Amino acid sequence: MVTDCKSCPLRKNSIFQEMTADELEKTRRFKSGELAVDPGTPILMEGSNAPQLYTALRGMGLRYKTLADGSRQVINFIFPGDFIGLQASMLGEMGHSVEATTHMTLCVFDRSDFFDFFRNSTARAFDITWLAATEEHFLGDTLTTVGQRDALSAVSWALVRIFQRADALGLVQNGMMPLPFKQQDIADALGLSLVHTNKTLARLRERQLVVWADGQLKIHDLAELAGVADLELEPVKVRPLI
Amino acid sequence: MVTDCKSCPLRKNSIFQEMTADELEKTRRFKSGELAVDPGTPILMEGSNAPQLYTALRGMGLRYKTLADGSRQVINFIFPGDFIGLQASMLGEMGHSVEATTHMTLCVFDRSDFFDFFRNSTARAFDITWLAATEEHFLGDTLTTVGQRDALSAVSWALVRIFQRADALGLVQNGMMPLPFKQQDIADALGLSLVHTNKTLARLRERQLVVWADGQLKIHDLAELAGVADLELEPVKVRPLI
DNA sequence: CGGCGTGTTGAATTTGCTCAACTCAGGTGG
DNA sequence: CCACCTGAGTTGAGCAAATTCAACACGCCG
Repeated sequence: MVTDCKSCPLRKNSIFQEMTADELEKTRRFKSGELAVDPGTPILMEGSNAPQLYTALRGMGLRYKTLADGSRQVINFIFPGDFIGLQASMLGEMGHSVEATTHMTLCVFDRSDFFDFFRNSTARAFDITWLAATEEHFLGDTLTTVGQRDALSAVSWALVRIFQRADALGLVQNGMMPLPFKQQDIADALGLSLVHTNKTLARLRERQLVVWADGQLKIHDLAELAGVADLELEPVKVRPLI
Repeated sequence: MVTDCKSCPLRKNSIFQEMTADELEKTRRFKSGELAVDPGTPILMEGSNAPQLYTALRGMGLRYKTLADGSRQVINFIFPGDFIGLQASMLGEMGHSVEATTHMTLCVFDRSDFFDFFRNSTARAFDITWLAATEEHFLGDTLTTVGQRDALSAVSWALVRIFQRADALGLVQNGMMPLPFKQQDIADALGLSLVHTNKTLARLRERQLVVWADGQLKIHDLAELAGVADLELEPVKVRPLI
């Protein structure tokens, strides 16, 4: 029941870069299997030197870091197509943990093959670097949000970003998307308390900008919400898929 | 007066990875010149698609992002050896601006040569990815600080991190290092107001942990300060130099 | 039915922000 | 030589945003 890269359902999506037959074949050989996990399953642990890398094929998850006092910072949300575990492969240890929020299916790659994969195709090596640079870019944005925006802007920013990612993946239907995360997750992503996040969501709801209930997020006016977030909407970029 | 990579003063420092003769030669060819800038000079602009990349050879600077309302988030401080402009090369635009704080000397590379450089040496390609992954790692840490730590911990964290970087570069003498930044820079890095940052620094001074005056930072007890920051001290890693 | 997880809301508290004033050093120009 | 300005740092007072504490609603599941 393992998905062959040749018939990978993600690759069909136009937000993912075209691959040459050769690249596809190399990626196919790199893939060592598949992993299906239940909600709540830890996939990688902060500080661990994991022997495997993953690409999210289905489902959603979170990257997060925990402090000694127990507080948690959500670094990013994981969507299908995301590459997981690069830090462990490059640096020998993960800077954050990764956990499944929904049921997930992951393509599995062996770290022992990683260097060969990287070396054997300049294009794929470039893609990996591209992904790292993109993540760095995004984290700079997030940092700016957490550091500078007030709660209303920050929550708006997060919802717009999430919505855009989902939209690019075709997860939005009738202006609605599935959002399996908890309010606590958003709170931890933005450095806000749960209560304040809840009240901020209520304000956005009162303003008729956003409804998020029963695991479904509906944004009435994306442009206006982006305005609240002081965020300019940009077209989604084509990105590589490993 | 351009420094030849062969006699690069940074490379002598043991925190930088050894290079093979071949790698060194390729890097030497990649380098197209040198740039000397005065304090306050903008080096790269957010959103720009710069034709050049740099490595900081001497001096210090800042990476930062500005929001429409004028608020500024400092993303990171730039020290000698830092690679600047990777995002523009990989993604076509910088996610943040870069500015010199002190007088700086930068090694200049042409973006048009970047892909060749990347392709012609797997080791160097790997190094570039390593740097991107390291930056991502660090930004996750920073995000956690800004999102979760209170002002006292956050300021302690920042000073410890800065001090460690400087120490690795041999900039610490008698427990003191030059710190050319303003309190406003630290404030913007941590998402705190200038006034509150100032008062927090005063608290650390009263506790006899840190003295920062006249552009010199002195940390009396690094371990204790790291304790306030809820940060575990780790040995500095050897890193590549481009 | 009771317990748990999640979401919601009000009240009290606190952390950090804004405003404002003042010091001090360095530079400039009459 | 002194008056004046500017930038950086410092400090107090009052205020606002966000936190903590607390209680309750609701659906789900054992």
